[in-house]
Amino acid sequence: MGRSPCCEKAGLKKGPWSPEEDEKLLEYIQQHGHGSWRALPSKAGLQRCGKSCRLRWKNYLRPDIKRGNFSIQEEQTIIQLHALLGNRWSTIAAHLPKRTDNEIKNYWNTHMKKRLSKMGIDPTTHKPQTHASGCVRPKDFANLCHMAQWETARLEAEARLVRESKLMSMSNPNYHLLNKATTAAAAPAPPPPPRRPPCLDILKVWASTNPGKDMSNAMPNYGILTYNGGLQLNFSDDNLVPIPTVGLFNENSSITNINRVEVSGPWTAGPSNHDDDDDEMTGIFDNSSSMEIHDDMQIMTNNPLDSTDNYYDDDDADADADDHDALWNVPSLMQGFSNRTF
DNA sequence: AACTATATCAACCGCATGCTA
DNA sequence: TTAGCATGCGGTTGATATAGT
Repeated sequence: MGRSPCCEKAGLKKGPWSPEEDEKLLEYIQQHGHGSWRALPSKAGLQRCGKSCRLRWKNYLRPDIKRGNFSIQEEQTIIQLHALLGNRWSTIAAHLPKRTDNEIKNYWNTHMKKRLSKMGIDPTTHKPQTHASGCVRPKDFANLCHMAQWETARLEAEARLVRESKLMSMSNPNYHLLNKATTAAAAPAPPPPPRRPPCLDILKVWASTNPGKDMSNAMPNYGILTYNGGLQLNFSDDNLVPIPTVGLFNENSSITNINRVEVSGPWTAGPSNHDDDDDEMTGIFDNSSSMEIHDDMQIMTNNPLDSTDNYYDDDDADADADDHDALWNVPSLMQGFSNRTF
């Protein structure tokens, strides 16, 4: 493999960064901003190419980087966005504050891909691997493609906004200062944070086939939520989907689980029993079903805190339902979605 | 303890894209 | 319109850590 043009000059170091190099880079950017990456190494006294410096800064030294394990919310966001966008890591990263595209990509390749595979979900297509037919009805497929296109376009527009606002912020060298406290007095007021694009919350709606269960194991059947008077979740899965749990993240990113929403379209409710043939499954959505949450609708639900109660634990759904004493009013759930434009 | 296999993730590479003269 | 340059992106590599035998 040929060397990168930027490393063709003799004497340019490659490989892992030493603490001394990190310190030099950090100090330079703190004082001057990065400016031209190509010019930076010589100015900062580094024997590295600009590309390497940029990468080191972007993926490791930047002060606004969150490290460590990914939260359940982050994982779910990644799965949803990957289902919509594929391997567009930078776009996905734009929706995960403080995470880098490289980190997300690594996490996907090392953790999430395997986990999805283990669960029988193809990590590329996000569809069950074992399903025999794998066919989608043309009409539904067209609808889903259409929705996915819109959603993708919207996500990319949002990502662009985030990038642009970052760019504006970074044109001020003080943006990079690690210790904000020491510079707060001298630095001009930072530009206001970018207005959060409307309807981002919509993306955080997910559906799980494990109602009431620990959501860390809940692999969603990915739906695309659209606004059509009420909220409507259209499943993009060509397979039959068990009665879903709908989750709404509130402003604090906590999870609300709802079972039993109103369903239109082909729908069969019944005991959970199925053999290897998906056609025998009952209590299902199929991909031409839709689920609507109306302003005036009340939703019976499991107590979200009761993770032992599972609609599918036995075959007596009605008896199980009697155990549920929580009643959720949709308007309160809808609050987070009000005044949003689509 | 020594060796091997596997997992992890920082860093590299080549190509794509956007900008400017 | 085009060429050259800077930067960004996604795929891949390879060093290191950890687990298993």
